[in-house]
Amino acid sequence: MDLLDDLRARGLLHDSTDLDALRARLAAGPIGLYIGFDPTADSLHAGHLVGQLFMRRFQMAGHRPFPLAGGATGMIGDPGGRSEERNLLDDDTLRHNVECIKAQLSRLLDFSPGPAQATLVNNADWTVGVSMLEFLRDVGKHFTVNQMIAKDSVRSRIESEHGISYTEFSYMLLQANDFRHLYEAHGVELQAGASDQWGNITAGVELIRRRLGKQAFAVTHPLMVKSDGAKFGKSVGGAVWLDPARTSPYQFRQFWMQTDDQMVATYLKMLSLRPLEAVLALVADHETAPERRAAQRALADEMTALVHGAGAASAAAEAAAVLFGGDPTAASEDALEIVAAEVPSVALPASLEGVRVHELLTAAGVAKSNSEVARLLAQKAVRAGNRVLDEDGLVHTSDLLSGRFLLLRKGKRDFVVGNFSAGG
RNA sequence: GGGUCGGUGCCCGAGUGGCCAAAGGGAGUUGACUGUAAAUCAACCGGCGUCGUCCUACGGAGGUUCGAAUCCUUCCCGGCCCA
Repeated sequence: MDLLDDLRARGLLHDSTDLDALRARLAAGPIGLYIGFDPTADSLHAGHLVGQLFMRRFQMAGHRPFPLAGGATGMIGDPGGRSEERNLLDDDTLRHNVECIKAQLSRLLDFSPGPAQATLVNNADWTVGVSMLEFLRDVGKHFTVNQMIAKDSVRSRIESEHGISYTEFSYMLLQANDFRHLYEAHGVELQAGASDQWGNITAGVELIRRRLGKQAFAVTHPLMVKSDGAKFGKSVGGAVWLDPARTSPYQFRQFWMQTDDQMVATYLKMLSLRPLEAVLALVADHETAPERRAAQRALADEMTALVHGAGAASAAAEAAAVLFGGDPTAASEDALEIVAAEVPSVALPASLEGVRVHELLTAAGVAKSNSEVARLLAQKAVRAGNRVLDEDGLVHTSDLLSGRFLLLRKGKRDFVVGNFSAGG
């Protein structure tokens, strides 16, 4: 089974240019490939993992990955997948985002010297200096508006009531030029990406063929979606970020733990770096005994370890085992110590008398307002230890575990630990 | 530039003088059921330690009116058509 067969078996092949030609090219020797990531925020999220790991698979097969941070394309905004125009980011935000994303892109690939060494690139480096006239002559001339408006991403926007600006319309030309540049500068012959990038990617293939008379390849993987078809990577309170300051390793791991049965097999196949047979064995076990959640656990542990490191992953797993393994109020002080380090926490005043959970829960970020906490209390959804709180929301010294931890629980799976502040 | 339609809560979308914190749907939260799952059923779903003929909110600013998301003026933004 070669690389392409493996990708296909994992459900990672969506579209591609001549597959036989690509297979022959891959068999002939290492190829350079790239995937671009636009700096729309200062962190990538869970959905970006497919692309990063897609490159990793190629690297493991001996090919050279070029993760690209879109310092230039991020200034314009990809028109695809949305019905409205993007807001342009200002320079400072963009620069900051690019730096953050570069750091994250450096983590999942191997950058150590060698034949399959990864190289991080930023399209601003070869784009900002190009003049408007040069661009129109060297790039624009190779495209007809006719073919550009035929691309899905553009057509859907033209048909939408918001239209599309000339700026976003030009996006695919910039991306095409990136591919052309990387082809010439680094021998990058393959561009990959999510399926919504197909139009942009093939524009690059065209440009290389027309301007350089060379053959380049394109492959896309399916966009990750949830079982209801919604865009992947969003969860309670927004996206699941790779940045531990935004989504802690514990929360990151929980996100994967809570994957629906229906989707685990799909995610595991698309994301896990284990050999396919190992993945299929996990899937088979899962189908026999889904209630054991072994597949979710394997997925959660692997993804957390990849993104945050093995240490963070096992700490997150230990905390989850305490909270969800049995009665958390019976946990030892050491176990609570671990939990306290992983779960969102709040500082407690020296005395608990008269303290209401309202402030504690909003400060910890599990509730947005005091009104929301009042609603939760009315629904009997808040506990301190095992005690369901009354509508007044008052907590007492008797709620403390091991005499110093206040374990609050909102609903079924959100925990918060209250700690006494250093001075109190 | 002219004409025309439109800008409503997280999203879609009703509402054209009081009964509007604003129909309905989706998303979300919680409860029941469970397996940290799905489906289903139910409740909730702007804010305020004061729960009120309270505050904030129907693109912005003024105005008419006892009273406006709803009427008028003007400005901003978008679609479509014409130039």
